[in-house]
Amino acid sequence: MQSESMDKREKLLQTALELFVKQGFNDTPTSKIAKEAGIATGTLFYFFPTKDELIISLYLKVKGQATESINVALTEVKSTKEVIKTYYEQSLKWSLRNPNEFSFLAQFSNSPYLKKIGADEISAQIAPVLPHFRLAIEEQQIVDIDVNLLYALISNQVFGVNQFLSANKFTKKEQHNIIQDTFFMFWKMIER
Amino acid sequence: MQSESMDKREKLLQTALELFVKQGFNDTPTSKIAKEAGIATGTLFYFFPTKDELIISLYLKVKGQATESINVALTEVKSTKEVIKTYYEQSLKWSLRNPNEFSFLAQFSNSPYLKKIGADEISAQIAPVLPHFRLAIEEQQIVDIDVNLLYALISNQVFGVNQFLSANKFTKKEQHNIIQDTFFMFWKMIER
DNA sequence: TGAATGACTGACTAAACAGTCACTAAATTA
DNA sequence: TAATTTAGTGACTGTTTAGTCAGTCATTCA
Repeated sequence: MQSESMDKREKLLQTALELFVKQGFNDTPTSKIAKEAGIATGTLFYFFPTKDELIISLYLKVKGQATESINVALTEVKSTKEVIKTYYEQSLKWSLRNPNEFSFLAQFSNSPYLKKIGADEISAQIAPVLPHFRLAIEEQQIVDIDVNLLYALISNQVFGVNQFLSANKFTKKEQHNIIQDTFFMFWKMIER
Repeated sequence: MQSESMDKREKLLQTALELFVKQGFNDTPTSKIAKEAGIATGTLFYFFPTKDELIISLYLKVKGQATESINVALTEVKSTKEVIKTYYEQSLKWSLRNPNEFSFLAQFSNSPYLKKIGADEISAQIAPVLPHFRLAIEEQQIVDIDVNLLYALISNQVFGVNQFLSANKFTKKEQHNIIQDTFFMFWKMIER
């Protein structure tokens, strides 16, 4: 049955994610992933030819999920400012809902593994937002800077605010306020 | 002679840094570090009892260098705004002058290794800047936000701009302009 | 039915690894 | 000078690791 094999593949990825976040790539042998998942080592290598390919598959899957989740929210949106605000809020909310996934992406992106995936695969993830940025610049809503710089600024502010929110215990209400306030600040930074 | 032993210790740290950045912690065995440095494996373990301690020593050394380099520049500075500007510029310039070190810090900070160093050691690195932030808030120069949030914002903007500058080939002049422009934006974001 | 295919297994292996240890050589100290 | 300490060595080892492989079981297909 296909759904069962999918389940095992998924279970392996899920288990690997948790172990990678807890112990890092080094200290997470494939044997441990398989054991923890209750699946034979051979099965792991049946689905993923090498450990590297497991790690890369996991990255592409998680990154894809994040991108999709954010882009879905973008379609429902009207004004240019709303698009950027929604992108900011949704990125932050996704990262808070999925701390393990977010932590894994950070670990992967700052390791030499990043170089193992194609530059085009990275830019494909970034691509969907850029037209919105370009439009905002054309409309003279925001300052005229390189859209890649703008992307770096928004991503890293999201990362920074996530760091701050994760390091402290806030109520939902407080969290929400901080997200709103920091977006307001971000907008003030880039508006014309 | 002490300076010779220091040399070997330093050589090991230097070599480890380069290999860690190129291949990551996983794929850099201690044997390779020693070999590349032209030093016996035993000597590596004479200076660093375990591989983990080598990695952590390297982190503390590099982080300390960065902090010191930035703090030195801060002492010469007068107005509150100038302090924040200098902190921003110096952080960015250090990261551009020391790409390997910066890359290593990012890799380490986003890996589970970070948890292996004391929380007090981290806050000790951050501590020197916070009073300046507090003063700027008291003077009502900038908005009244948690200084830790402010620290996260400035650090991550530095990281983002570094990313952008490193990913493209700019002249010194262009680089300088982007640093100035992005600080101007940052200030606009936080000013009252 | 029975042949073929695909999912899955876990004992196994060859290589790689972190760390050890018995040792040397040189410098310090007494 | 003799004793002691300190820096440095590299062959070696026990363990861990990624990856293999011969084979099981259940389903599909002819």
